[in-house]
Amino acid sequence: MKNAPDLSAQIAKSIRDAIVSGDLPVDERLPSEAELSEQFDVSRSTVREALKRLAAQSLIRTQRGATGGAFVNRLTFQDAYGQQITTSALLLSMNEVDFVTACEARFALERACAPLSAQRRTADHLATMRAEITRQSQPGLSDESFCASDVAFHRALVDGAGNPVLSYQLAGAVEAIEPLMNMITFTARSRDHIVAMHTRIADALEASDAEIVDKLLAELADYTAELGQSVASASAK
Amino acid sequence: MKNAPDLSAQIAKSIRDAIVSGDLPVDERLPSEAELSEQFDVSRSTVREALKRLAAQSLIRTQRGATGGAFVNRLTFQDAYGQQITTSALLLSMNEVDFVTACEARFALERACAPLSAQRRTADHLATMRAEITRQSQPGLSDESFCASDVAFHRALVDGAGNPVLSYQLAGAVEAIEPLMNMITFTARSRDHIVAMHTRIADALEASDAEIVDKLLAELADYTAELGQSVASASAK
DNA sequence: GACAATTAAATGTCTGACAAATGAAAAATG
DNA sequence: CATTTTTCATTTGTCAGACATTTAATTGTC
Repeated sequence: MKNAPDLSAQIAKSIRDAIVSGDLPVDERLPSEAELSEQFDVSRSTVREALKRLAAQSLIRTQRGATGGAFVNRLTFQDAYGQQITTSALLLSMNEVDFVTACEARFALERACAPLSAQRRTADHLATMRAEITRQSQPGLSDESFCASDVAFHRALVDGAGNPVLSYQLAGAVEAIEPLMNMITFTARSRDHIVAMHTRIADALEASDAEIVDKLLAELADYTAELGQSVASASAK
Repeated sequence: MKNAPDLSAQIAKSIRDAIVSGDLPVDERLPSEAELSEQFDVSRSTVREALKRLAAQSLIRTQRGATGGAFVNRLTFQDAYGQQITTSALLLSMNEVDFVTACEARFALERACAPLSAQRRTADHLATMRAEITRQSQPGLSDESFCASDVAFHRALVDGAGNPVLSYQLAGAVEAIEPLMNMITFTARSRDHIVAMHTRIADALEASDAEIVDKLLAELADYTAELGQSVASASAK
């Protein structure tokens, strides 16, 4: 049972390793496709397939023209966010992760940010949170918009920690859960309750009271899990 | 300044959207390359480049032969781990994330797992942690091996929470920091200290004492940050 | 029915060609 | 000489067609 991967996969791996190891620094130009095909002794199509693999991971970017070519791409947090969110969303949907598990992960991680956010959140973060609370209070809002605003609120909380690495890690957990949340029908009463909790969380962050934020997040986690479970038991009938 | 992406990128996006939206379910076979090239009205090479992009993200797998083709791949947690770790490592190295920031994120996230792990860790998790502690106590161990064992120890702690979503999110934070940790030269004294802390953490987990685990992790976070900073100030000279 | 050879379908790879973009050099212009 | 225009070489993007390889189903043979 031989298991030789495709040539294009091998070549992609070879170049990827060079990038990850730092052997090919950011903005370095790779040899042209023609040169690469000579170096690896394969056709240009094979090289191109390898390069497309790397491009899909945002490891390189390509430019046409005389001074063009493939360049090692600086992976931005923005790029990474996007990838993380798609991957997380697929993980949840394809592996039938139940709502409670996803919810637990999300709030556990969010609570990890809370103390830092209580300490460092700027006026901007607070303003964003207040604005989202206002949006959430609008009567005619669709469930989807309510969820989106919920995500934006929590994003602001996470970003308030002022640690881009944390924000990146949390992006997946917070945003990937949105499709699952969208399956919940929010009653007027549950919306009121959530908005009230958000307000208290924002107040506590404004007062830099990490302990209360943590307590409120724990409460909100329980409440959200309950909402999710009532949906699950209703659809199981 | 027109900004039309490549055809292969467009096609990849089209198929990716179909997968993410659930329009193409797991294990569904995509049309053959020939059929796709007809549908999208492009050449087979272009279709292939699109498929390679998707393969790079583990969204599809391909099989040769009569009943072969491209199939929608179930994204496993294992696959996602790998991608997360590479991405996180690149983010840290390419954006010159300082050790303190990375360290802060890592321990904040890890502390999020601690209460759950104290409650749910199995005997297996404890055994793994004890085994790694033993390895870390070996005198002749290289710095790299010490770091690797450190990562394994913390992985076991995180996995103890029994939430695969958490484990996935944490994989990046914990493992991507390893290269940064590798730059630290661990003195015999600092190793002893870390091993002692690990032992106390394992003890607290065995006793299901979440509070003590949290306290110890906070301490370990501070200590690790100190070690990192002393390296930074030494190399700044 | 069991086994072997054939066949069909699909991906993997190669070759060669042309289109399009793009910056740099060369030429024309004032 | 300075500036603008033109040409040109380089490189990626796309296409068409061919052949190799793998794999399962089909067919043929005993």
